Amino acid sequence: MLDKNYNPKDWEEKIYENWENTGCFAPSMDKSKEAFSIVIPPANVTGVLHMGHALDYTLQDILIRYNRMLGKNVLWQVGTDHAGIATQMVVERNLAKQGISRHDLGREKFVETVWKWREESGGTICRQLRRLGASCDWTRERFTMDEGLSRAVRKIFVNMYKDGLIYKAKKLVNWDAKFMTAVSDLEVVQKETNGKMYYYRYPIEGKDGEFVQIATTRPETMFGDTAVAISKDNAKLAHLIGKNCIIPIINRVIPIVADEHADPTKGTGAVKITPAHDFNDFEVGKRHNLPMINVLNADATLNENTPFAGMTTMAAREATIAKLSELGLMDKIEEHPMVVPYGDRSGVVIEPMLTDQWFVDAPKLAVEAIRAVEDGEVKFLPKNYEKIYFEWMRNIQPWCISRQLWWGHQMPIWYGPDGHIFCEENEEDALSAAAEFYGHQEKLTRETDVLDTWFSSGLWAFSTLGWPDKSEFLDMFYPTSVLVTGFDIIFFWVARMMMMSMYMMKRVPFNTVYLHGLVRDEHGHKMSKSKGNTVNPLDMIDTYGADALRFFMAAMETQGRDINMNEARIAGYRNFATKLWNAARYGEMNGVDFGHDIDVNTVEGKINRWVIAKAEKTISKVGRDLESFRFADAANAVYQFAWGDFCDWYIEMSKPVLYGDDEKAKAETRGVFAYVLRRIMLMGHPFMPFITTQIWQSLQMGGELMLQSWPTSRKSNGDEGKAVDWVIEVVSAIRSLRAEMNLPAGAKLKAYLSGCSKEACGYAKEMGEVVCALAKLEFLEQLAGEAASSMVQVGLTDGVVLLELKGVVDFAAEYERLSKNLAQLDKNLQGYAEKLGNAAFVERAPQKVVEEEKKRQEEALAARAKVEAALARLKNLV
RNA sequence: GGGUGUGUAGCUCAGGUGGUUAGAGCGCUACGUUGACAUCGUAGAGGUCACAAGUUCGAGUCUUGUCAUACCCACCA
Repeated sequence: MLDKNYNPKDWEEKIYENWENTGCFAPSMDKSKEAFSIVIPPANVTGVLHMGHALDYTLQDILIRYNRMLGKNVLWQVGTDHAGIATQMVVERNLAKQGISRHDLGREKFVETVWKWREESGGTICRQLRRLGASCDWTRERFTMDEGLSRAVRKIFVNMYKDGLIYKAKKLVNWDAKFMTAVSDLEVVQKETNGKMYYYRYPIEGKDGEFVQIATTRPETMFGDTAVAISKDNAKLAHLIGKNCIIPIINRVIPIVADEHADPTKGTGAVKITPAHDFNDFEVGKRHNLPMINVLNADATLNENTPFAGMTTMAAREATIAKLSELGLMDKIEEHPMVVPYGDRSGVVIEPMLTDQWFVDAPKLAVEAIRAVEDGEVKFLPKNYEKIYFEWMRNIQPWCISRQLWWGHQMPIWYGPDGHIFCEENEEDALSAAAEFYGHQEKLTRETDVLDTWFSSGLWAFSTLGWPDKSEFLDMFYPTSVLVTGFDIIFFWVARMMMMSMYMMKRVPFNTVYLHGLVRDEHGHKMSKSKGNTVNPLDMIDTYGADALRFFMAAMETQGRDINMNEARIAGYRNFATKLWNAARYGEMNGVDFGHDIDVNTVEGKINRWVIAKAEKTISKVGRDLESFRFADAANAVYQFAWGDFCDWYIEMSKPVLYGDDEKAKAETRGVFAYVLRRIMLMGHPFMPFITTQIWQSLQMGGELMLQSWPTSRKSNGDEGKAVDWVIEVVSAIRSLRAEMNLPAGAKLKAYLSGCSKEACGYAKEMGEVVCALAKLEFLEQLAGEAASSMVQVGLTDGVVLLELKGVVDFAAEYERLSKNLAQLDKNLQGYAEKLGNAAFVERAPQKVVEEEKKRQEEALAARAKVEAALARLKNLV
């Protein structure tokens, strides 16, 4: 016997363990079946499950479970990402607590420490993923730093290097002074800040008392200036071009050059050029062959090229201003709102810094990545993200992939004593390449830089499947079917996967990419720790169960839009789970045998046929919706059918039968009950895997639910159960009236129906008996057509609700309504006729539009015929 | 500056190709412990679908514009 309430906590863990231990998550590897695969967006090993994960993984699990039930050979490839900066930061922070820095340990020991940390703490997110019910194949769990995946990284790196797609260059890059590494453009966030604009003067060389006034937000970089630029179209200042000026304080002479970068309308029209610390200035410097002077240390303090060596930029700024004032060169300081770049992980100001770094020739890789999407080899959902993808890809810059970190894939690069570069997959190969190159054995030193984390993530779709080795999994599951991820990492990950896959595999990594939105707080604000508005999905699971959280995610997921957190709604879906539980209990208490399916073709009862037809309809809708990623529609269809149709109506209507003594009817109803509940479990399973499994097992429905076949829906004969729909309307009308008239619940109810009358009291009986009486009437079938429901009226006499179909009913009003309807249709038809009779329209409009118009005309004609028929029937009744 | 969304009930949101009376959950009001379920049931109140013009027989839905709001990209000496 089922308990009175379903308590998720009692079951979820056991259910999951059972799935995992019995190998339910593994692909069937049945070659005769269609393959379906998803690679999970690898979570950071440092990660803990947040709402974004809960959404992402729920959607994937729904697709995975659905497709598994369709009988496909399904793989959900799971794994985690080594997350270079994030992980190094966490481990360094732990070490700091013991007063140790990574430099105390040295590189080798430090990396060992990270691995150890990963063994002990890196599995958190995977355990949490299990709590969500994710049915991924844990036996194939991968980590981006695994030997196999590392080999994939080295191989593709070497290939790209030898193809000239990876190169080393001294370029201006975004420098993170906290981690002392370069970062890519994507890892920089721009923040609006209140800065100041400083106006001061550089003396012109050899002209006492002549100056050029410049304006800058960063005076401390002036020691790296190697020119001042002025536009040659600047009438006021052009005369200075070609002269030299003097950087005060250090008294270095620099030229004044003509460059269009100096916009006469901005600042003073003269701009100081610091090529080593500004992206625009860097370009100007290249154009004019200017020297590039670095004035910063790796930690963003000023270096010995300045008079303020060792000072932070802020301190140096103050010192510079003070000195300039002292020299009488300072003119004014204005408030100036400006945008300053910050590191997304470190939170410190990013400095453009001139360093040797490694780059991927992204513009070249983008070509194929763009083409594949243009040609429809990858479909974006929602489609408008394609535009964003194209926009970014077409303006892509070289990708800086080197990081001056210790945790990550060390680049497979070795240097000879003369600095010659050997790029090979391992040291042995590098040594032999060097021996060949030099003609003798040489000692090599390995590049210390590691790769951007996203480099290895970019290979995820094929590296996890076994590439570069020959692999059955690769053959079977690549390209993967769907990628489900947040739109916020479209550039970080989706785009990189596209580029890497098109380069190495010559094929797309996935056929469809479904992009969902962010999970926000209940008012639509972004969740953040600092705002304190985060919601922990594990708390939600503890309180309401994983099924409730999952159902919420599914039911809110519409076309990739952001989802607002709504705890009341999660509670509502917990209630839904309870509802299902109790429906099952009801069946159990009424002698339903869930072990066997009834042959639905033998079912005769109208109500039974009605509920079967509704179930079939729902199943095909849920299937259709999931095929097209309409998660909310699918979830709501299940909810509506299970609660609205099955619990509210079918169970109520079944009571008079199951409590009665017609054994034949009882047997049929029990059979149908089992049949329909079984289908609710099947179609509900992708959304609520735990409770459906628990019910399935408790009621001994046979086998493991998650491995059952998705039900095939039977063809409906069109009007099955329409009579019952009509009955529902009648009963609703009765209830409405009774409430309006303030009749007590026990009030007697008389149903007069074409001479047939029944008395009933109590809510279940009322409905059941009315229904039974109605269902017997032959002509209901006929009346249940389009205009029938409004032919019923409910009246009140002497405290007794009267349901009348004939007699007092105002058929005249109905007749009038339909007449109006007919008139409207005639008007519409006239409109169509006019349009189609318009030669200009027919000739000029596209064929499709004309045909649509014709189709509408036909539809209107058909509708008119129906209304006319209904009017004819009414005429007899009036 | 360029781009992409959003604006529908008190709140959070649905409303694939225009089509009878615009829906859900929560909240609210009234009634109800009936042999699945009070994590429940029944009934009800609540909407000029941001605004304006247009297309159409017909607009929440299509077009244009306005306002509000969110986000993305770029730039800002």
